[in-house]
Amino acid sequence: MPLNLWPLWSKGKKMKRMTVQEMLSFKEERMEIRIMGWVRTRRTGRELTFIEVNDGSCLASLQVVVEASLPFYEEMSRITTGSSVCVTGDLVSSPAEGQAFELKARDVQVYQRAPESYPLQKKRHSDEFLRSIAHLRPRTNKYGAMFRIRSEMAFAVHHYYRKKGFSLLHTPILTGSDCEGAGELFSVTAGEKGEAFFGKPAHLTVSGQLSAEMFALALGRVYTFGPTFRAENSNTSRHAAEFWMVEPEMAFADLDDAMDLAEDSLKFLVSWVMEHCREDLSLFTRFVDKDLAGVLERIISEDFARITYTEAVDLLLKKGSGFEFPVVWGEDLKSEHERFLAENIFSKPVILYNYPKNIKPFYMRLNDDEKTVAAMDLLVPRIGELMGGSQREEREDILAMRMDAQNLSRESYHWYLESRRWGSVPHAGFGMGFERLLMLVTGVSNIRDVIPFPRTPGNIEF
RNA sequence: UCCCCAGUAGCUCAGUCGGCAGAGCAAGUGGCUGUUAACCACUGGGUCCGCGGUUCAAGUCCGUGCUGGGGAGCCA
Repeated sequence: MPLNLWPLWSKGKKMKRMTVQEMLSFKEERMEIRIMGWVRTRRTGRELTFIEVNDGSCLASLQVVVEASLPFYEEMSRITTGSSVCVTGDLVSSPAEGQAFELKARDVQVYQRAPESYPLQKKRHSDEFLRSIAHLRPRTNKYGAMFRIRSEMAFAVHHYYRKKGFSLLHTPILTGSDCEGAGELFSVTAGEKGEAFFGKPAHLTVSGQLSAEMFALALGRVYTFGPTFRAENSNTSRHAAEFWMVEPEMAFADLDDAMDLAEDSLKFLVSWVMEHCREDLSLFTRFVDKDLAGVLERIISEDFARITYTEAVDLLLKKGSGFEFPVVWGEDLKSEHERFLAENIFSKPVILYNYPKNIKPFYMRLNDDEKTVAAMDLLVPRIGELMGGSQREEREDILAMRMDAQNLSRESYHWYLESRRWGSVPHAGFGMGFERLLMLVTGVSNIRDVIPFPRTPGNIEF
């Protein structure tokens, strides 16, 4: 029940809501403005009550001052942390330390008082606890900042590729491909009809790449940015069953072009967050990862290392020791090997390329040595693999042989093979895990904390 | 899926050798203060994760299940 029924409507006209972000951008006092938001904390005394109101528009909260002379003053003590309020008053210079301006209230209306059971308290909570209340955690400073950054970075992705002349491609979420060489698939059925709906098994997409290739071979440069699904029973801090992936694909491009794009795009995105999310990012540099600012600065200011898989194996054999698993040419590098390269040997992003063909998918272009393919992985400190891509095999006969070797049916990929028949060209692309980018730029170590409502094995409550 | 660790008040955690269930913070009440995650005092608050076992006696030991975390594999 509202504490104070001061009307939202004044002189027959609804007063416009202003955000905290807008208010804090003012350089001078301003009369009669209105804020709506949620109470972070309240301090009540005999003469004054202070209410911190946050509306999610920015990290900062606004200090509302309520004077005891106001007729509804005695009700202020009932306002609790979490309550939703509408405050109308004057933005005035603050006489005390801590803030330049504050809102001197004329009226305070409570939409709803949050009872004592409100789980978020005026104290630090663990990430594990906040995951269990995923519907409320965006009301904390950390997760508010996190998801404003996520939003800003999504726009930055579109901004970058648009600027570079790429067309955005909406690739299918539902797919009939029974294997794309990228992990376990979620099956899709239509109620009781089972597989009858499409006439063949259907799945949720694990990658938009094969579709993106078709459009790169028509529009020249395309990118996808959408949800991706992996049913792998994978329980680590870097994996989710549903995540977002950015996949650029370029015609008339080789592996070097792909590596150039990978490096340039990452530098752009990191610069973007440093420039456009300064305040939110500062929370992470102060409280989440003290080294974050330095890590980001190195990414944008230094060239990435680029070495072949073979050179990486040699380096690891020479410089590395005490690995749990041995380093063997022809086998995939283990996590500890990739991290050693990015964190110890180079201390910055490193691109490995030209991998043994037997550990990579059929669509990667066979090199002239016939032992390796034109693949690349971009490894970054702490996260490991951020991007993975390749130049694609554009020669129909070789592509068909590679499919046979990996027991894939030419029949079900006939359209993919046909793209190499009429006007085939060299082309290349890669995929970037959007959540891993967010982990990189915020220093957050668990992927569950950069996704609004994360899906992992056994977890789909929210 | 495998290995390791954890589960005790709303939250974070202590609990010794198996012997009466604890602290800080939060909350409630009162006081005080141009306050800054305010401060001071008092009060309330427990299925010790579930099930089974050992024992005179289990938060504590054993078995098992569930949940969470870290790592591995797989990958983005």
